[in-house]
Amino acid sequence: MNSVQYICIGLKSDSIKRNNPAFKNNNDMGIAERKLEEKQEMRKLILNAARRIFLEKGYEQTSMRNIATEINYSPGSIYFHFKDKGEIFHKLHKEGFELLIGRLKVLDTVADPFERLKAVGRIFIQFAKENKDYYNLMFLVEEPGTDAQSGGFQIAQEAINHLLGVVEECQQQGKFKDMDPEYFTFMVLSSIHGICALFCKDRTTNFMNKTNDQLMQHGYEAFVALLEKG
Amino acid sequence: MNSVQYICIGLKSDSIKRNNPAFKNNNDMGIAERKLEEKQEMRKLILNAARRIFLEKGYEQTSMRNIATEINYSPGSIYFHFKDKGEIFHKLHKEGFELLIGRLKVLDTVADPFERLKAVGRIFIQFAKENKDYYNLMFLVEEPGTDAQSGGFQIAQEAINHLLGVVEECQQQGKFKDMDPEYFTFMVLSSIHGICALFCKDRTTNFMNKTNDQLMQHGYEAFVALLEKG
DNA sequence: CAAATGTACTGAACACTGTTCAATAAAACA
DNA sequence: TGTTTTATTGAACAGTGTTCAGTACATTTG
Repeated sequence: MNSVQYICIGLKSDSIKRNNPAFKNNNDMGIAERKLEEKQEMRKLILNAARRIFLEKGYEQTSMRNIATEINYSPGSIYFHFKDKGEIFHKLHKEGFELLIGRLKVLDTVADPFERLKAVGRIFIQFAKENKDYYNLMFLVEEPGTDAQSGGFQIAQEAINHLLGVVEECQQQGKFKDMDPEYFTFMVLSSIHGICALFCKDRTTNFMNKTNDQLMQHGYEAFVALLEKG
Repeated sequence: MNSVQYICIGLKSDSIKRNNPAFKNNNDMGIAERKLEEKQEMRKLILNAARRIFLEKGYEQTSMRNIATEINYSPGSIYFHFKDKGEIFHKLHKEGFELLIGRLKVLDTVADPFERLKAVGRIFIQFAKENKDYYNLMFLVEEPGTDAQSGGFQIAQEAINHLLGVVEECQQQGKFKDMDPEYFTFMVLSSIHGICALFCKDRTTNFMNKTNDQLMQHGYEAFVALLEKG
């Protein structure tokens, strides 16, 4: 009376794997090795779908079912590869940081530390404009993992320390004297972030008939003008 | 066969109204008047419940069912008084601004415009620390109403214009010369917001072993130090 | 080779979410 | 006394993240 009939048609989606160019070269290695690689490929497949939907629809509108449908999988399957939605977005979070840090790497060629410092802000703003969704994920979304200090933010720490180094170089050249380098770094980052955050949460729209680009560009230039006097 | 029996027990919750101290003084006025007032009281009742839950659990964790349960109403009833969830949070959004603006009003007694400008940031930071959830709602939540310029942000516009006035006063005293007042205002607001935003989204936790208070306090002081040189 | 084990996957189910709406009952009006 | 208006209900709809018994295939073991 109370029993429920479970009728599941467990169609293993090997056809997907075999037809997908991501799953090739499976013959010339050990089985355990191949299994492990297939699992990693599957993670990539899920992550790619998640990124695609996320970048198109934004964070809140990306559901586990959307992701599953995108790769012709069942929603439950994703949980075999990822603990929960949080883990997927942690990966994308990290991806965003790697993208941003990659752009900041270009500044290694800039000799003058103050020029480098000023360029950091320009790169941040450019990044936020081009990758609004990544920026939201990286800085403006409630942390799902609850354990913020578990290492999910380790990559953020790296970026901060890098900027701290730049500030200290500036100070060695006589700039920003009598400023605590750590709090000064925090302040610079906050100011840049403030501009990006207002933009990414659509709080720049009715700022005295100026376009987003104008506000961010000239707003940051005003900050740079202040820095130049310090 | 296909018909569905709707069996609703329409218990009108007048008992609630009569037992609630918010519903008194119903006798000494016209019916239409009383009706209107009762409707407004009902809106307040819902808003109070919404605020309570929202301030306790945060934005995302506040559901229409939570609010309804809190005041012993059915979820559907809320929609008789509010268009949707967005309208409720728009009201709370406005409430937050009124609270913040109320605090900023104290600065009217400060004669020196530069002192006033500096105090604005301190009040913002204090406000964010004490009203994290309000701050999130006001500046860090995706707008639900879609029509951002409909007037939901009119109150924000007021606050901005007020600050613009302060900046222009500063300029009349010779400060921040050769700075565009509008972009400068945007920058000041961005910098302050950046500090608050990092705090409100828990991005200050692993900033070089400093407490939130230290970072916000000394971080803003570093910004003020820059302003003093401009 | 056959049986047992392990791994990958399915889709129904659970407990939620915002929102709509026919049904209802009380109040106001005629 | 009807009749209409107004306020309220709770079921229902379509969605969400997550869990899990069941299934099928691959691999390992006897």
